[in-house]
Formats: sequence, C-alpha cells, structure tokens
Amino acid sequence: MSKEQPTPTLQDVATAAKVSTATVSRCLNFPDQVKEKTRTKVLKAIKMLSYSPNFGARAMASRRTDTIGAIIPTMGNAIFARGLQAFQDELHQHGFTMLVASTSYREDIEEEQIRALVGRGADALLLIGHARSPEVYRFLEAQAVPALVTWAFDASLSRPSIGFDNQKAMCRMAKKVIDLGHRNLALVSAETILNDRAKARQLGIEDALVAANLCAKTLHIVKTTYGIEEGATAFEQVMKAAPQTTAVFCGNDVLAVGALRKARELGFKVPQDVSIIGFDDIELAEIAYPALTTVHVPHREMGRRAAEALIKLLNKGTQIEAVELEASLVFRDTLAPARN
Amino acid sequence: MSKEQPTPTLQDVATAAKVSTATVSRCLNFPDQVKEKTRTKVLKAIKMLSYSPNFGARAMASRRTDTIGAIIPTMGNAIFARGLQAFQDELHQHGFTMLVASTSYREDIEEEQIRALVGRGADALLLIGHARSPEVYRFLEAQAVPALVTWAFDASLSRPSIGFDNQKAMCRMAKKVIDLGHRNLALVSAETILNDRAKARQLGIEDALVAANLCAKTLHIVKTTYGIEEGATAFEQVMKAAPQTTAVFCGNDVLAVGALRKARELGFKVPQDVSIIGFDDIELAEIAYPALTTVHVPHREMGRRAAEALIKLLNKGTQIEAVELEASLVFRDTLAPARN
DNA sequence: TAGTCAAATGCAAGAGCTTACATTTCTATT
DNA sequence: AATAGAAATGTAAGCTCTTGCATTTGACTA
Repeated sequence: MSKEQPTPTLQDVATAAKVSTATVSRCLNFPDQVKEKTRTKVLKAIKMLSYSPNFGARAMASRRTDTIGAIIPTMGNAIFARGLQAFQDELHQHGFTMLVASTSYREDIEEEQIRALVGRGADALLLIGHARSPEVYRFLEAQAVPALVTWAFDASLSRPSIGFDNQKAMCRMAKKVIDLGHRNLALVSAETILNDRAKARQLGIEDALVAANLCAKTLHIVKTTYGIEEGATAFEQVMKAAPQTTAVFCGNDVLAVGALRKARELGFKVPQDVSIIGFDDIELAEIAYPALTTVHVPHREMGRRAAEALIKLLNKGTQIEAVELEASLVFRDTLAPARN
Repeated sequence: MSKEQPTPTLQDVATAAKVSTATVSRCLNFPDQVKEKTRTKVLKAIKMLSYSPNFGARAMASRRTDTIGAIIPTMGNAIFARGLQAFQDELHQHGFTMLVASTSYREDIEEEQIRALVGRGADALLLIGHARSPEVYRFLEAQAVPALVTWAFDASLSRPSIGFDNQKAMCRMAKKVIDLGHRNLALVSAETILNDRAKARQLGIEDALVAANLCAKTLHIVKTTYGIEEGATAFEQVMKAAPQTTAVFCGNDVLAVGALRKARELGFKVPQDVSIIGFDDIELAEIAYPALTTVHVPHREMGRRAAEALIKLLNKGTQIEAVELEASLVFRDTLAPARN
C-alpha cells in the first residue's frame, strides 16, 4: 500500500520456493516437465507473492507472444463488433490473445497503430480492407509480421484476404433495385480514397447501372463520415440536390439508419416515397423502423475463419488461403418499387 | 520474403548510422537531446531498415509502458463502445495506448484478462463496476497497478470510481413510472451476482416502490443474459407469468429493444398496453420504434474523465478523485400512463 | 550393490532496449 | 590561443524472462 514494493519477479519466486529460475519458468510453461512436489511448492510461492510473469521479458526471451493484433476503423459502432468478437473467441480458444486498436478511419493513425501493435509483439495482424500505402506492407514484411485482410476480398491481389466481394454484393443489390423500376439512384458513401470497401460498393452500383444500359454518371453521390447524424444530414442533402431520387443506397447501416430517421422527419414515407438500402446487416438494421433492407455480411464466419487461418499459420506455418464468403441480400421493409 | 531475415534491432540502426545505440535511443525518446545532423542520419537509417522498437524490451528497460488496459464485459454491442472510444481518444492525445479485452460477463475470464493486461505491462487498468473478488484487488495491489472503476459510483467504497449512481438513477426513473400510475412493474435484468450495476438498478426500482408505500416484492424479476434475442424471450416470459404488468424495466437498452420487438410481435401496443423502459441510452434507443424511454448514461464524459484521471495519476502521481456524474432521464415514446 | 539411463533441476547466456555515468566535442569567453 | 563549461555522444550495466547444455537425482536392472 504504502511502501514502494517492487513487483515480484521470477527470481523472487525461485528464491521463495528454493529452486532455480529455470524451474519456475518450466513450471509455468511446461508443467509436466517438473515433479509434482516441486510444482506445488512453486505454485504456492507464486500465489503467495501474487506473481505474474512479465510479458515483455517473456516475449523477448521466447521470441513469440501468442498475440494477434486487430486494427479496425472504429469501435464507436457495431459494424466491426460482431466479427471481432468471433475473431477473439476463436483466438481465445487456442490460447491466443487479441489486441485491438482503432483508427477513426484515418490513415496516419492506422499506421501508428500498426507500428504500435507490431512493436508490442503481435505475431500477426488482422487488417480491414486492402487499401493502404505500400510502405506499410513493406514495413510488415521487414518485421516478418503476417497480415490478413478481411471485410474485403480481391482475388487479383497476391495478399490473401478472407472476406467477401463488396462490389459484387452491392451490384447484386443494385440490380434488384433497378429491377424494381428505380432510375434515379443516390449513394451516401464514406470517403473512398482510403476505404476500398466504400469504393467497391460504389463501383458495384455503377456496374449494375451499366448492366442495365443506364449511365453510371446518374448515380448521385454524397460523401460523408460514418455516423447516424451524418447519415441524416447526407440524406437531406441528397433530397435537396436531387429531389427526383427514389432510392438511396448507404455505404453502411449506420448511415442508412440516420437517413431513415431524417426521411421520417422530412415527411418522406419509406419505402413508398423513397427506398433506403443499407449495408452490413448489423443489429441496428433489424431494429430500425421500418426494418432496413440491407446486404448481409457474414461477420461471424469471417471473424472465425480469419482467426483459424492465422492460428494455423502461426502454429504450423500453413500458408493462408484466401476465402471468398458470400454476402447475401436481406430484403426487409425499406425497399419497394419506384414511385412514378 | 524468403530468407529468414531477423527483424532489425536498435543495434542494427546504430551500426547503419554509425552512432551508438544510446544515441539512437535518445533520437527516439528525446529528439532534442541530439544534434540535428545526427538525428537526420539516424532517422534515415531507421526508415531504411523499417525499424520499429521492440516494445517488450523498451518496457523492461524503462519500467513503464504508457499503456492502459480496459476490461469490458462485451464488445458485441454498443453499450461500452462510446465510452471506450472517448477513453481511447483522450489517452491517444496524451501519448498513451489503450488495450482492450472483453470478458463475456464471466468472472473467470475477467480475472484472466486482468492478469494478461497486467502482464503485458499495462500501467493502469480501467474496470467496469466494483464487484469482483478481493483476490483480484489484492493482485492489483501487489503488482502496483492502479485500477479505476467506471460505469458505477459508490461513495462508500475506498476504491475511487468515476461514474454515476445506478441505483439513484433507476430510482428516479421508477418514481416517474409509478407517478404515471403503474403498479405492476417487472424487470428484465442481467444476473446480479457479479454485476453490481444490474443489482443497483434493481435496488433502485425497489427503493422507488418502497418510497411510494408499495411492496418491493411486487417487482416481477426475470433474469437473463444480455442480447436482443434474450430481451425478447424474457419479455414474453414476463407477460406470461405476470400478465397484469403495465411497465417493463430492462437492465439495458439492448434488452429493451428486444422486449420492444417481441411486444410488437405479440400484439401489445407500446406504450398504450405496456410501457418499456431501457437503460444506457445507446444509439439503438433512439432508433428503436417507438423510440425508447431510457436512462441516459454520460458515456463520453465518463470515458474522457476516466482517461484524464488515469493520465494525471501516471504522469504526476495525482491521486484519483472519485467523480459522480449525473445520469439523466430521457423520455421518448415507450412510456405512458398505466392502462387501467 | 554398482551401474545405467531417463527425469528433474540448475547454470548462465542471451533477447533489445534505457539510462547513469564517463568521455568527447563544441562554443564562448578571456 | 587557451580553457571552462555546456552539449553531444558513447560505454556498459541492468530490466525479467527462456532455453541449450551441464549436472544431479533417483528408479531400475543385473
């Protein structure tokens, strides 16, 4: 409480148990290499001293940390929560620890966090999306830290990813929307420069437009940051700038829910006056009223598979195999045929 | 790519820049202690080698990590997300890193995570609620790791907390509900043994009941784990077991939203037939339809203040001062006078 | 009872960094 | 030009573990 007591070390335990530090270490790491009696003695000393191994020292000495870092854009909403939880659960079952860091969708912070996690000894990294400077990938390579990309899938890249094809999924959804007679489409999107998922989703809609012999340029795009409030504001902008719009795509469910609210406030009937389409299928989507039509992302499976792949790589050196998962369309109550 | 290249070390940088390791170290930690020219040289070498300091070694040598651990019950929903984001933002601004771990509301996992974070060199810990075994607190003390409790406030404890009084807040809400004529109250709660917030919320309702000269025993309680689905199921149970119920309190908004959905499915009009009250005021509450009446928790401020306090403690040794924040009542559309 | 061999334990060398202290290099003053 | 004193840099010890190798212990066999 008061005295400046240094935290106990392996040495202290060894002394207390009257054995060598090596034995204590083995007690902790390879319990069956030490005799029952000795083990009991050591464990008692450990408990008595409230000893806890110093991770840094251990990492340095053993050159592995059993830690995997995950770097996500934000913790502020549920978009990555479910996938991450699945990732963490799987890791935990295999004795790995997950470290999370968030970037607020900022490239500089992401780089900082990547360095922080690598410096902390992450044996591998989970990254969202492919888009980042080559320098980052070079760094990771120099540090020999494998990185796995999720929330995206791109077979054309050599870097393996476990995720789904954002462009294809959104394209499928957009085709449905066009089939329902919508011709004046709008998209509320995140900034696409550093967000390849957002970019891909936009391209998906444009693909569908082209496939239907419509001009891709007719897609009215408003860019904003992610957030309910932002979605609301963006929706208002859309309807002001392009009042003839009958279907508003949103880069994710959070934006969509904001748009939905604003639509109600503005007196638009959803989906009669205007359809609203989200992306992600997080809890919010189901709870929103009317329930949101959206693209379902296999969060859980993605997280679980990513963990599996990384664990295999770390434990047995099995190279990561890219996996394309299916994103499905979920039709709920915010999409209807175009008014005319 | 192929050759087993060891990751570069401080020594490598020193050699490349033709200076001593001490100079490189200072370059990184106290840039203005080294001459401009030297610094440039060193920085160049660092970049060339993609060098990144080894955290473990640094922590060990400097005996501090500038890392603060946060241990929350779950990342799976938004309850702790906003507060945590604020916490992290504040830390980041002061050069600290946050490490998060989640416990799935399980005591054994919490203990494990606490040890993991302490072992990883967390200089301090952020904990949710007071309830945990004395052994844990003893361990923290032995390791000289300060811990700050949030999401709760209890002046009677010596351990400082920065949060709000769950009991008082819920009591205020319950009084309002009783004032509206409700006499048959129910509560859908989390298990209260290891969750002092849940316990306090229950006590708050009972306090209000007593204050209104009603019997605390009339509160019909259903316990469940947290989740939308669980809330839905619990609501159904409540209405089956106690059909005369006119107001259902929920331990948090996630449960409440589930209850709300189930109410709709079951044909109950909310709030005409039954009122539903949440707790937390997370995004979901506002989005739910009808919008949820709930107790607003000052997530952001709590997170920010907690970070401030911890930083001050770590940087200047300023003892943490307990802070009681106000939780306010948010009346939206799920609470109405009791039917009779 | 001596001898063999596996099991258990100990010894000591690192792992990559920081920092107190020692040394060298400048700058400014006389 | 000589020199004090500050600024910059270097030297080396130490932070807490793990682990290869050496040594001891002990069970078992002959």
